[in-house]
Amino acid sequence: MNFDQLADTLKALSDPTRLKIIALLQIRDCCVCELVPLFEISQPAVSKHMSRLKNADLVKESRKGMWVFYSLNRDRLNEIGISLTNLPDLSEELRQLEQQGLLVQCD
Amino acid sequence: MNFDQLADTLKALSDPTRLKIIALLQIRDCCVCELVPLFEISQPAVSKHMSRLKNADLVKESRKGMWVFYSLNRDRLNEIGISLTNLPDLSEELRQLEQQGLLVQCD
DNA sequence: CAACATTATAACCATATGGTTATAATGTTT
DNA sequence: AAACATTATAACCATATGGTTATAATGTTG
Repeated sequence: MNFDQLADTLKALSDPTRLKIIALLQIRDCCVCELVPLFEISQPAVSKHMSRLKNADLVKESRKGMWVFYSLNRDRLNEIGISLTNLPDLSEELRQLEQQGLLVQCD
Repeated sequence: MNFDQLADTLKALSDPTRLKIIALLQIRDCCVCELVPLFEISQPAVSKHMSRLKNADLVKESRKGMWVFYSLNRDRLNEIGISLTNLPDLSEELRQLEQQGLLVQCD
């Protein structure tokens, strides 16, 4: 990977919101409406963050009904040689979402 | 490391010029006047890049006479879990600099 | 079909970023 | 001391970034 490509990919990771999204996707695939209540930003802002991650090939999307679920592209992370395994654990946040009935069941 | 700190550090790495500087420092400590002819940007621009890397604790500086030499903070790179060992090899660029008499001898 | 739910896009705004030139600060050499 | 070499800082500029609100696009449900 050349310097420009790697810089672009790192830039896509260089944002606290996107890093937190990555940390969440390490636990579980998520759709946009699940992510929104975890951040104090608007739905379009979350949507734009997902676009940024998708353009950098860091996540994959798949539509399920009216939801768009995003999953981590772990191969890509390995490719760029960054181990994001030491990110803060967000399991508790997801558990709270579930309690509030904000996790989507679609299978 | 929390999300904000990691994002700041990754942002310091998310630039092709700074990645190339990191690649050079993996081979050899360098001073600003050695780096300038390797890039098509001004001396102040290189100086600002070094400030950015130093603020992120990714490099250390040490003055030797009128030169300021920068070295890689490898511990820091390990800390953030990024392996930049697959960057393009710039040994040839440094060899050409040496031929042009642009490498500083100060010991 | 109509109303609703979810996601994406458009237009806009304030701040950050990466460059420039000019100049100051620091150290060396004559 | 004066001239030179190296590096950092200041002031500025164009573009990128990350947010907003409004609205379009897509799919579901009554």
